[in-house]
Amino acid sequence: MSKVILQIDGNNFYASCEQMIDPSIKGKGLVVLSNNDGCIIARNSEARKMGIPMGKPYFKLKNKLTQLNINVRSSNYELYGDISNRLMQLLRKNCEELEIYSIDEAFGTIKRPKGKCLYQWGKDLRALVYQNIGIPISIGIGETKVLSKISNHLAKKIQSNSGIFDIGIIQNKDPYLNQIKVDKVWGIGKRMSIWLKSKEITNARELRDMSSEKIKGKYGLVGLRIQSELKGNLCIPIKETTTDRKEICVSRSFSYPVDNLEDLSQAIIKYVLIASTKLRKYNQLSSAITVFMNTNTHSKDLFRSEATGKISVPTSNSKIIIEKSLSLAKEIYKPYKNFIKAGVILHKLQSDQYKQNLLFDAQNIHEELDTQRLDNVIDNINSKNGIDTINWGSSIMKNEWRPRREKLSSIKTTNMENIPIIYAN
DNA sequence: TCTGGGGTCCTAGGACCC
DNA sequence: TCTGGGGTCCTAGGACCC
Repeated sequence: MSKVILQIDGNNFYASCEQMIDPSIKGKGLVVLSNNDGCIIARNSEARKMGIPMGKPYFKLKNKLTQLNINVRSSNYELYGDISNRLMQLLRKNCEELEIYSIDEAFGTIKRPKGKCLYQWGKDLRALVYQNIGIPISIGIGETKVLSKISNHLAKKIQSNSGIFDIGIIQNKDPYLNQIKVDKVWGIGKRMSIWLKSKEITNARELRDMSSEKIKGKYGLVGLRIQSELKGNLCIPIKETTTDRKEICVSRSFSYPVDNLEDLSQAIIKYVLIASTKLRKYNQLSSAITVFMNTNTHSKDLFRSEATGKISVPTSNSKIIIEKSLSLAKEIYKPYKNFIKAGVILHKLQSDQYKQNLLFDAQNIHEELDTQRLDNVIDNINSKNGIDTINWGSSIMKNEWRPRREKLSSIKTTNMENIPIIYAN
Protein backbone atom coordinates (compact mmCIF):
# COMPACT_ATOMS: atom_id res chain seq x y z
CA MET A 1 0.00 0.00 0.00
CA SER A 2 1.30 3.40 -0.90
CA LYS A 3 -0.17 6.83 -0.39
CA VAL A 4 -1.53 8.65 -3.44
CA ILE A 5 -2.61 12.25 -3.86
CA LEU A 6 -6.07 13.05 -5.17
CA GLN A 7 -7.08 16.33 -6.68
CA ILE A 8 -10.81 16.83 -6.82
CA ASP A 9 -12.73 19.78 -8.17
CA GLY A 10 -16.26 20.72 -9.12
CA ASN A 11 -16.73 21.08 -12.88
CA ASN A 12 -17.61 24.67 -13.81
CA PHE A 13 -18.48 24.96 -10.15
CA TYR A 14 -20.46 28.22 -10.01
CA ALA A 15 -22.38 27.33 -13.16
CA SER A 16 -23.13 23.85 -11.81
CA CYS A 17 -24.47 25.34 -8.55
CA GLU A 18 -26.79 27.66 -10.46
CA GLN A 19 -28.01 24.80 -12.63
CA MET A 20 -28.60 22.63 -9.62
CA ILE A 21 -31.02 25.08 -7.97
CA ASP A 22 -32.70 25.95 -11.26
CA PRO A 23 -32.98 22.84 -13.42
CA SER A 24 -34.94 24.78 -16.05
CA ILE A 25 -31.63 26.21 -17.36
CA LYS A 26 -29.98 22.80 -17.74
CA GLY A 27 -28.87 22.07 -21.29
CA LYS A 28 -28.87 25.78 -22.16
CA GLY A 29 -25.96 28.19 -22.16
CA LEU A 30 -25.11 29.81 -18.81
CA VAL A 31 -22.50 32.28 -17.56
CA VAL A 32 -21.81 33.59 -14.06
CA LEU A 33 -20.48 37.12 -13.50
CA SER A 34 -17.92 38.40 -10.99
CA ASN A 35 -18.78 40.93 -8.31
CA ASN A 36 -20.30 44.13 -9.60
CA ASP A 37 -21.34 42.12 -12.67
CA GLY A 38 -17.88 42.90 -14.07
CA CYS A 39 -16.43 39.87 -15.84
CA ILE A 40 -17.47 36.38 -16.85
CA ILE A 41 -15.91 34.05 -14.26
CA ALA A 42 -17.73 30.79 -14.99
CA ARG A 43 -19.61 29.22 -17.87
CA ASN A 44 -21.14 25.85 -18.53
CA SER A 45 -19.99 23.62 -21.36
CA GLU A 46 -22.81 24.79 -23.62
CA ALA A 47 -21.65 28.41 -23.31
CA ARG A 48 -18.05 27.34 -23.91
CA LYS A 49 -19.04 25.52 -27.08
CA MET A 50 -20.79 28.67 -28.27
CA GLY A 51 -17.45 30.47 -28.00
CA ILE A 52 -17.99 32.53 -24.84
CA PRO A 53 -14.55 33.29 -23.34
CA MET A 54 -13.63 33.35 -19.63
CA GLY A 55 -12.52 36.46 -17.81
CA LYS A 56 -13.82 38.96 -20.36
CA PRO A 57 -15.84 42.03 -19.32
CA TYR A 58 -19.58 41.45 -19.34
CA PHE A 59 -20.46 44.72 -21.07
CA LYS A 60 -18.45 43.69 -24.13
CA LEU A 61 -20.33 40.40 -24.50
CA LYS A 62 -23.79 41.44 -23.37
CA ASN A 63 -25.23 41.60 -26.91
CA LYS A 64 -23.70 38.33 -27.96
CA LEU A 65 -25.08 36.59 -24.88
CA THR A 66 -28.57 37.92 -25.62
CA GLN A 67 -28.35 36.86 -29.26
CA LEU A 68 -27.31 33.34 -28.30
CA ASN A 69 -29.99 33.18 -25.63
CA ILE A 70 -27.45 32.42 -22.91
CA ASN A 71 -28.58 32.72 -19.28
CA VAL A 72 -26.67 35.17 -17.07
CA ARG A 73 -26.30 35.10 -13.27
CA SER A 74 -24.59 37.45 -10.83
CA SER A 75 -22.31 35.55 -8.48
CA ASN A 76 -24.05 34.22 -5.40
CA TYR A 77 -21.27 33.36 -2.97
CA GLU A 78 -23.63 32.43 -0.17
CA LEU A 79 -25.02 29.66 -2.34
CA TYR A 80 -21.63 28.47 -3.63
CA GLY A 81 -20.20 28.50 -0.09
CA ASP A 82 -23.01 26.33 1.17
CA ILE A 83 -22.70 23.77 -1.65
CA SER A 84 -18.93 23.80 -1.14
CA ASN A 85 -19.30 22.95 2.56
CA ARG A 86 -21.50 19.98 1.75
CA LEU A 87 -19.10 18.77 -0.92
CA MET A 88 -16.08 19.01 1.39
CA GLN A 89 -17.85 17.16 4.19
CA LEU A 90 -18.62 14.29 1.88
CA LEU A 91 -15.07 14.20 0.51
CA ARG A 92 -13.66 14.22 4.03
CA LYS A 93 -15.60 11.06 4.79
CA ASN A 94 -14.12 9.34 1.75
CA CYS A 95 -10.46 10.37 2.01
CA GLU A 96 -7.84 9.83 4.68
CA GLU A 97 -6.59 13.39 4.70
CA LEU A 98 -8.28 16.36 3.05
CA GLU A 99 -6.95 19.82 2.30
CA ILE A 100 -9.59 22.30 1.20
CA TYR A 101 -7.71 24.32 -1.37
CA SER A 102 -10.41 26.66 -2.64
CA ILE A 103 -14.19 26.94 -2.79
CA ASP A 104 -14.40 24.26 -5.48
CA GLU A 105 -11.19 22.30 -5.07
CA ALA A 106 -9.53 19.94 -2.61
CA PHE A 107 -6.47 17.72 -2.31
CA GLY A 108 -6.89 14.40 -0.57
CA THR A 109 -4.99 11.21 0.12
CA ILE A 110 -5.87 7.53 0.15
CA LYS A 111 -3.87 4.30 0.16
CA ARG A 112 -3.34 2.42 -3.07
CA PRO A 113 -3.50 -1.36 -2.79
CA LYS A 114 -0.31 -2.61 -4.48
CA GLY A 115 -0.43 -2.14 -8.24
CA LYS A 116 -4.16 -1.42 -8.30
CA CYS A 117 -5.62 1.26 -10.58
CA LEU A 118 -7.98 3.58 -8.69
CA TYR A 119 -10.23 4.41 -11.62
CA GLN A 120 -13.19 2.45 -10.27
CA TRP A 121 -12.76 3.96 -6.80
CA GLY A 122 -12.93 7.40 -8.39
CA LYS A 123 -15.95 6.48 -10.43
CA ASP A 124 -17.84 5.41 -7.32
CA LEU A 125 -16.94 8.61 -5.47
CA ARG A 126 -17.99 10.71 -8.42
CA ALA A 127 -21.39 8.97 -8.53
CA LEU A 128 -21.82 9.38 -4.78
CA VAL A 129 -21.14 13.12 -4.97
CA TYR A 130 -23.51 13.60 -7.86
CA GLN A 131 -26.24 11.73 -6.07
CA ASN A 132 -25.84 13.59 -2.77
CA ILE A 133 -24.77 17.07 -3.80
CA GLY A 134 -25.95 17.30 -7.40
CA ILE A 135 -22.62 18.59 -8.71
CA PRO A 136 -20.34 16.86 -11.23
CA ILE A 137 -16.70 16.55 -10.12
CA SER A 138 -13.41 15.53 -11.70
CA ILE A 139 -10.77 13.44 -9.94
CA GLY A 140 -7.07 13.36 -10.72
CA ILE A 141 -4.86 10.77 -9.05
CA GLY A 142 -1.06 10.89 -8.88
CA GLU A 143 2.04 10.64 -6.69
CA THR A 144 2.28 14.38 -5.97
CA LYS A 145 0.14 17.50 -6.04
CA VAL A 146 1.59 18.65 -9.35
CA LEU A 147 1.00 15.22 -10.93
CA SER A 148 -2.53 14.90 -9.53
CA LYS A 149 -3.32 18.33 -11.02
CA ILE A 150 -2.10 17.12 -14.40
CA SER A 151 -4.09 13.95 -13.91
CA ASN A 152 -7.23 15.98 -13.27
CA HIS A 153 -6.54 17.98 -16.40
CA LEU A 154 -6.36 14.75 -18.39
CA ALA A 155 -9.52 13.50 -16.70
CA LYS A 156 -11.36 16.48 -18.18
CA LYS A 157 -9.51 16.66 -21.48
CA ILE A 158 -9.95 13.09 -22.66
CA GLN A 159 -13.66 12.43 -23.05
CA SER A 160 -13.43 8.68 -22.53
CA ASN A 161 -11.94 9.17 -19.05
CA SER A 162 -15.35 10.40 -17.81
CA GLY A 163 -13.83 12.79 -15.31
CA ILE A 164 -11.36 10.43 -13.65
CA PHE A 165 -7.70 9.73 -14.38
CA ASP A 166 -4.99 7.88 -12.49
CA ILE A 167 -1.55 8.85 -13.76
CA GLY A 168 0.05 7.31 -10.69
CA ILE A 169 -0.42 3.77 -12.00
CA ILE A 170 1.30 4.56 -15.29
CA GLN A 171 5.00 3.68 -15.47
CA ASN A 172 5.96 5.61 -18.56
CA LYS A 173 4.26 8.98 -18.17
CA ASP A 174 6.05 10.60 -21.12
CA PRO A 175 3.20 10.39 -23.66
CA TYR A 176 0.89 12.11 -21.15
CA LEU A 177 3.34 14.74 -19.92
CA ASN A 178 4.13 15.58 -23.55
CA GLN A 179 0.49 16.63 -23.97
CA ILE A 180 0.60 19.15 -21.11
CA LYS A 181 1.77 22.60 -22.18
CA VAL A 182 4.25 24.07 -19.74
CA ASP A 183 1.99 26.98 -18.77
CA LYS A 184 -0.69 24.49 -17.73
CA VAL A 185 1.59 23.02 -15.05
CA TRP A 186 0.46 24.05 -11.56
CA GLY A 187 2.82 26.74 -10.29
CA ILE A 188 4.04 27.86 -13.70
CA GLY A 189 2.51 31.25 -14.45
CA LYS A 190 2.94 33.83 -17.15
CA ARG A 191 6.44 34.98 -16.23
CA MET A 192 7.95 31.57 -15.73
CA SER A 193 6.45 30.15 -18.89
CA ILE A 194 7.89 32.99 -20.98
CA TRP A 195 11.33 32.24 -19.57
CA LEU A 196 10.89 28.47 -20.04
CA LYS A 197 9.81 28.91 -23.64
CA SER A 198 12.89 31.02 -24.28
CA LYS A 199 14.88 27.96 -23.15
CA GLU A 200 12.82 25.82 -25.53
CA ILE A 201 10.92 24.09 -22.75
CA THR A 202 7.35 23.81 -23.98
CA ASN A 203 5.69 20.89 -22.16
CA ALA A 204 5.63 19.16 -18.78
CA ARG A 205 7.98 16.36 -19.83
CA GLU A 206 10.64 18.80 -21.03
CA LEU A 207 10.29 20.75 -17.78
CA ARG A 208 10.75 17.54 -15.78
CA ASP A 209 13.88 16.63 -17.75
CA MET A 210 15.58 20.04 -17.98
CA SER A 211 18.68 20.95 -15.96
CA SER A 212 17.81 21.41 -12.28
CA GLU A 213 20.68 23.84 -11.90
CA LYS A 214 19.26 26.11 -14.55
CA ILE A 215 15.82 26.26 -13.02
CA LYS A 216 17.21 26.69 -9.51
CA GLY A 217 19.38 29.57 -10.66
CA LYS A 218 16.41 31.42 -12.07
CA TYR A 219 13.50 30.52 -9.79
CA GLY A 220 15.15 29.06 -6.70
CA LEU A 221 13.29 26.69 -4.47
CA VAL A 222 9.94 27.39 -6.07
CA GLY A 223 11.01 26.21 -9.51
CA LEU A 224 12.98 23.28 -8.18
CA ARG A 225 10.03 22.03 -6.18
CA ILE A 226 7.70 22.01 -9.19
CA GLN A 227 10.25 20.04 -11.19
CA SER A 228 10.81 17.56 -8.39
CA GLU A 229 7.05 16.99 -8.01
CA LEU A 230 6.89 16.27 -11.75
CA LYS A 231 9.48 13.55 -11.17
CA GLY A 232 7.18 12.02 -8.58
CA ASN A 233 8.84 13.27 -5.37
CA LEU A 234 6.32 14.67 -2.92
CA CYS A 235 7.58 18.16 -1.95
CA ILE A 236 4.37 20.09 -1.33
CA PRO A 237 2.62 18.40 1.59
CA ILE A 238 -1.11 18.14 2.25
CA LYS A 239 -2.19 20.75 4.81
CA GLU A 240 -5.28 19.65 6.63
CA THR A 241 -5.78 22.66 8.90
CA THR A 242 -7.35 25.53 7.08
CA THR A 243 -8.38 27.89 9.84
CA ASP A 244 -4.99 29.45 10.52
CA ARG A 245 -5.12 31.88 7.66
CA LYS A 246 -2.52 34.61 7.57
CA GLU A 247 -4.53 37.52 6.31
CA ILE A 248 -8.09 38.48 5.51
CA CYS A 249 -8.83 40.84 2.65
CA VAL A 250 -12.18 42.40 1.81
CA SER A 251 -12.47 44.75 -1.14
CA ARG A 252 -15.11 45.70 -3.64
CA SER A 253 -15.50 47.82 -6.73
CA PHE A 254 -18.18 50.50 -6.61
CA SER A 255 -20.83 50.68 -9.28
CA TYR A 256 -20.12 54.45 -9.60
CA PRO A 257 -16.94 56.43 -8.86
CA VAL A 258 -16.78 57.85 -5.34
CA ASP A 259 -14.99 61.14 -4.70
CA ASN A 260 -15.74 62.00 -1.10
CA LEU A 261 -14.32 60.75 2.17
CA GLU A 262 -17.70 60.25 3.78
CA ASP A 263 -18.85 57.62 1.29
CA LEU A 264 -15.44 55.97 1.23
CA SER A 265 -15.51 55.75 5.03
CA GLN A 266 -18.89 54.04 4.92
CA ALA A 267 -17.55 51.48 2.49
CA ILE A 268 -14.45 50.91 4.63
CA ILE A 269 -16.62 50.35 7.71
CA LYS A 270 -18.68 47.82 5.78
CA TYR A 271 -15.56 45.93 4.69
CA VAL A 272 -14.08 45.95 8.19
CA LEU A 273 -17.31 44.46 9.52
CA ILE A 274 -17.17 41.62 7.00
CA ALA A 275 -13.48 41.03 7.72
CA SER A 276 -13.79 41.14 11.51
CA THR A 277 -16.78 38.77 11.44
CA LYS A 278 -14.59 36.32 9.53
CA LEU A 279 -11.79 36.86 12.01
CA ARG A 280 -14.06 35.97 14.95
CA LYS A 281 -15.48 32.99 13.09
CA TYR A 282 -11.96 31.56 12.84
CA ASN A 283 -11.12 32.54 16.43
CA GLN A 284 -8.30 34.76 15.33
CA LEU A 285 -6.98 38.20 16.22
CA SER A 286 -5.26 40.78 14.07
CA SER A 287 -2.65 43.35 14.97
CA ALA A 288 -2.18 45.25 11.71
CA ILE A 289 -4.54 46.64 9.13
CA THR A 290 -4.07 48.00 5.63
CA VAL A 291 -6.57 50.29 3.97
CA PHE A 292 -6.35 50.94 0.24
CA MET A 293 -8.28 52.76 -2.45
CA ASN A 294 -7.75 53.25 -6.15
CA THR A 295 -9.15 54.96 -9.21
CA ASN A 296 -9.83 53.11 -12.48
CA THR A 297 -6.99 50.65 -13.10
CA HIS A 298 -7.69 50.71 -16.84
CA SER A 299 -7.10 54.43 -17.09
CA LYS A 300 -3.75 56.12 -17.76
CA ASP A 301 -3.85 58.27 -14.63
CA LEU A 302 -4.39 55.41 -12.19
CA PHE A 303 -4.06 56.61 -8.62
CA ARG A 304 -3.59 54.10 -5.84
CA SER A 305 -3.15 54.87 -2.22
CA GLU A 306 -2.61 52.64 0.78
CA ALA A 307 -1.47 52.71 4.37
CA THR A 308 -0.84 50.14 7.07
CA GLY A 309 -1.27 50.71 10.77
CA LYS A 310 -0.49 48.62 13.80
CA ILE A 311 -2.93 47.83 16.57
CA SER A 312 -1.11 47.68 19.91
CA VAL A 313 -3.12 44.77 21.34
CA PRO A 314 -4.19 42.04 18.87
CA THR A 315 -7.96 42.20 18.52
CA SER A 316 -10.99 40.95 16.65
CA ASN A 317 -13.15 43.78 17.88
CA SER A 318 -15.07 45.60 15.16
CA LYS A 319 -15.05 48.95 16.91
CA ILE A 320 -11.28 49.06 17.45
CA ILE A 321 -10.55 47.99 13.88
CA ILE A 322 -13.06 50.47 12.46
CA GLU A 323 -11.48 53.36 14.37
CA LYS A 324 -8.01 52.44 13.15
CA SER A 325 -9.13 51.94 9.56
CA LEU A 326 -10.97 55.25 9.43
CA SER A 327 -7.92 57.15 10.59
CA LEU A 328 -5.86 55.37 7.90
CA ALA A 329 -8.50 56.18 5.28
CA LYS A 330 -8.36 59.84 6.25
CA GLU A 331 -4.57 59.78 5.92
CA ILE A 332 -4.52 58.42 2.38
CA TYR A 333 -7.62 60.05 0.97
CA LYS A 334 -7.05 62.62 -1.77
CA PRO A 335 -9.80 64.95 -2.92
CA TYR A 336 -10.70 65.36 -6.60
CA LYS A 337 -10.01 61.70 -7.32
CA ASN A 338 -12.69 59.33 -8.57
CA PHE A 339 -12.19 56.15 -6.59
CA ILE A 340 -13.77 53.01 -7.99
CA LYS A 341 -12.50 50.51 -5.48
CA ALA A 342 -11.46 50.31 -1.83
CA GLY A 343 -10.55 47.56 0.56
CA VAL A 344 -9.10 46.48 3.87
CA ILE A 345 -6.58 43.76 4.73
CA LEU A 346 -6.15 42.39 8.24
CA HIS A 347 -2.64 41.02 8.80
CA LYS A 348 -0.55 39.39 11.47
CA LEU A 349 -3.33 37.02 12.40
CA GLN A 350 -2.93 34.85 15.45
CA SER A 351 -5.10 32.47 17.40
CA ASP A 352 -7.20 34.11 20.11
CA GLN A 353 -6.08 31.44 22.58
CA TYR A 354 -2.79 33.15 23.18
CA LYS A 355 -4.03 36.65 23.61
CA GLN A 356 -1.83 38.98 25.64
CA ASN A 357 -3.12 42.18 27.11
CA LEU A 358 -1.06 45.20 27.93
CA LEU A 359 0.03 45.23 31.56
CA PHE A 360 -1.81 47.51 33.97
CA ASP A 361 -4.63 48.07 31.57
CA ALA A 362 -7.65 46.92 33.53
CA GLN A 363 -9.84 49.73 32.27
CA ASN A 364 -9.16 48.75 28.70
CA ILE A 365 -9.91 45.09 29.38
CA HIS A 366 -13.32 45.91 30.79
CA GLU A 367 -14.24 48.09 27.89
CA GLU A 368 -13.10 45.43 25.49
CA LEU A 369 -15.15 42.75 27.17
CA ASP A 370 -18.24 44.89 26.65
CA THR A 371 -17.56 45.46 22.98
CA GLN A 372 -16.72 41.78 22.54
CA ARG A 373 -20.14 40.88 23.89
CA LEU A 374 -21.69 43.28 21.41
CA ASP A 375 -19.75 41.67 18.54
CA ASN A 376 -20.92 38.24 19.61
CA VAL A 377 -24.55 39.31 19.78
CA ILE A 378 -24.36 40.86 16.30
CA ASP A 379 -22.59 37.77 14.88
CA ASN A 380 -25.22 35.43 16.34
CA ILE A 381 -28.18 37.39 15.04
CA ASN A 382 -26.64 37.74 11.58
CA SER A 383 -25.65 34.10 11.28
CA LYS A 384 -29.21 33.01 12.13
CA ASN A 385 -31.09 35.57 10.10
CA GLY A 386 -28.73 36.49 7.27
CA ILE A 387 -25.94 39.02 6.79
CA ASP A 388 -26.95 42.60 7.52
CA THR A 389 -29.96 41.77 9.68
CA ILE A 390 -28.33 43.97 12.27
CA ASN A 391 -25.32 46.17 11.73
CA TRP A 392 -23.54 49.37 12.63
CA GLY A 393 -25.58 52.38 11.59
CA SER A 394 -22.63 54.05 9.91
CA SER A 395 -22.13 51.09 7.55
CA ILE A 396 -25.35 51.51 5.62
CA MET A 397 -24.31 51.82 2.01
CA LYS A 398 -25.93 54.28 -0.27
CA ASN A 399 -27.70 52.37 -2.95
CA GLU A 400 -26.27 54.38 -5.81
CA TRP A 401 -22.78 52.91 -5.62
CA ARG A 402 -23.37 49.58 -3.92
CA PRO A 403 -21.96 46.84 -6.21
CA ARG A 404 -24.30 45.66 -8.92
CA ARG A 405 -25.90 42.20 -8.69
CA GLU A 406 -28.63 42.52 -11.22
CA LYS A 407 -28.95 38.87 -12.15
CA LEU A 408 -28.83 37.32 -8.70
CA SER A 409 -30.35 33.88 -8.18
CA SER A 410 -32.13 33.14 -4.91
CA ILE A 411 -30.41 31.26 -2.10
CA LYS A 412 -32.54 28.19 -2.00
CA THR A 413 -30.30 26.20 0.29
CA THR A 414 -29.64 28.64 3.12
CA ASN A 415 -32.58 31.03 3.35
CA MET A 416 -35.99 29.81 4.49
CA GLU A 417 -37.74 32.43 2.41
CA ASN A 418 -36.15 31.05 -0.75
CA ILE A 419 -37.01 27.41 -0.27
CA PRO A 420 -38.80 26.26 -3.40
CA ILE A 421 -42.48 25.48 -3.09
CA ILE A 422 -43.70 22.33 -4.76
CA TYR A 423 -47.42 22.04 -5.36
CA ALA A 424 -48.93 18.57 -5.26
CA ASN A 425 -52.14 17.80 -7.05
C1' DT B 1 -20.95 54.41 -19.10
C1' DC B 2 -19.43 49.55 -17.86
C1' DT B 3 -12.97 45.64 -16.97
C1' DG B 4 -13.62 40.67 -9.85
C1' DG B 5 -11.94 39.28 -5.35
C1' DG B 6 -9.25 36.70 -1.90
C1' DG B 7 -5.42 34.22 -0.82
C1' DT B 8 -0.20 31.95 -0.22
C1' DC B 9 4.69 31.56 -0.50
C1' DC B 10 9.28 33.18 -1.45
C1' DT B 11 13.00 36.49 -1.83
C1' DA B 12 15.71 40.60 -1.51
C1' DG B 13 16.99 44.15 1.17
C1' DG B 14 16.92 47.07 5.35
C1' DA B 15 17.43 47.40 10.34
C1' DC B 16 19.50 45.79 14.10
C1' DC B 17 22.48 42.95 17.01
C1' DC B 18 26.85 40.96 18.54
C1' DT C 1 43.54 55.62 8.53
C1' DC C 2 41.11 51.59 9.03
C1' DT C 3 35.09 50.87 8.05
C1' DG C 4 33.90 42.81 9.14
C1' DG C 5 30.70 39.50 8.81
C1' DG C 6 27.18 36.62 10.16
C1' DG C 7 22.67 36.02 12.13
C1' DT C 8 17.72 37.27 12.75
C1' DC C 9 13.60 39.60 12.05
C1' DC C 10 10.61 42.33 9.36
C1' DT C 11 8.60 44.26 5.20
C1' DA C 12 7.51 45.12 0.44
C1' DG C 13 6.93 43.29 -3.73
C1' DG C 14 6.89 39.56 -7.17
C1' DA C 15 4.76 35.53 -8.81
C1' DC C 16 1.42 32.44 -8.58
C1' DC C 17 -3.13 30.23 -7.39
C1' DC C 18 -8.48 29.69 -7.69
